[in-house]
Amino acid sequence: MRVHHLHAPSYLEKAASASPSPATAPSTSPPSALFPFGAFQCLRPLAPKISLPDQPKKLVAPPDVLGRVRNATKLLSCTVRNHTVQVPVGGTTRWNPSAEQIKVLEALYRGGMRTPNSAQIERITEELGRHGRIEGKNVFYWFQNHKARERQKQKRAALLTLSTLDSSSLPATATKVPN
Amino acid sequence: MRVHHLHAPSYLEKAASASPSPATAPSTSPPSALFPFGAFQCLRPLAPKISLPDQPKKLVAPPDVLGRVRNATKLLSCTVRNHTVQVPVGGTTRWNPSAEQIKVLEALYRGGMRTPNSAQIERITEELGRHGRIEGKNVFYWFQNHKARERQKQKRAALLTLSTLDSSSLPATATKVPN
DNA sequence: GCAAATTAATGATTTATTCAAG
DNA sequence: CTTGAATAAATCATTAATTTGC
Repeated sequence: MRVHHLHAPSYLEKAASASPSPATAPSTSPPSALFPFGAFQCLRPLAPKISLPDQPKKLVAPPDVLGRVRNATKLLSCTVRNHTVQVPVGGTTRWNPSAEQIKVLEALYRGGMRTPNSAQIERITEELGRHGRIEGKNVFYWFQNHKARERQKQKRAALLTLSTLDSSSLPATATKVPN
Repeated sequence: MRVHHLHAPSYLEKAASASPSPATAPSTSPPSALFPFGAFQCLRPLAPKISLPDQPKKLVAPPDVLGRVRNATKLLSCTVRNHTVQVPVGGTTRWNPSAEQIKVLEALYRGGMRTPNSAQIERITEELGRHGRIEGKNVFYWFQNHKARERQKQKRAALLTLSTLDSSSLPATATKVPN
């Protein structure tokens, strides 16, 4: 009986940080974010349920927000007169790779790429962006997951081979009964 | 006999990406980085020994680089005429929290903070920055590690308690022999 | 045929381990 | 030996396949 995380706060989001021009852009995905383990750009996360104490910087509500939240409901948080308001918003959408994007990613993987560094991720993201919206973190996650799942596959295959050998060759080869 | 990762490529670093002005600046660290699982700003990978201190903001440099590499040797990569050159550079330095920084972090931890989101990390980093150089990722890692290690401690303590009970109470309380 | 109900994949997070600096 | 940094493994959650009842 583990407790797991009974609902992690969920922090994922993009730090607005010093955005040069927060004005124009039409919402589309922010630049991108480097990641954790490798290097990622961030993406905006999720707005704190309430907003910690005072917010020092950035007034405005810009970027921050967009709940990605675990359980689906989405909130858009805006800072109004020092208060953070959250408005439920349309669904969160996770990246859904196009056939072309997958093709490229798999090609890179087959080519030996496993854990691309940030520069590589950036370039890949840029390239894949021609075939659909995508962010650096998506690329990062794709490699992480693909690598891990290929490993599992290999492992399963190995075990299967072994068990096959066990059940097919064992009986075949003298079973060496106790006697 | 596991193989561990026999030397991961190690990608950590900052992506220079489309730097508006790739000209001037030598080095400096980019703003920061969100992280992996939560949201992080990216950090600079590794700062060259030098220059970490003040950084204006990013102009330049291709930040890219810097091997963080597992085995220590450090490289500074520069793109010259379309070729990426890597120059070995001084040692990597990891964050060394000051007493004050730790105090604050532990206070936050005791206060219940476990996995701060990017906004929180940003604020904490800003605050701790008053007591010494620090980056968002350091804060992120601190919480990750502290949480994990407190858990280990708890677990060990629990086991110890159990074993103590076992060896002290078992013999004491009627051992309920089969009879 | 088709939409609700299931199940299979897989994107995104979190936790556990490992590596290594000091 | 402590602990910052990084990676791998385990989980969670959402979307696409598919199955099923009509």
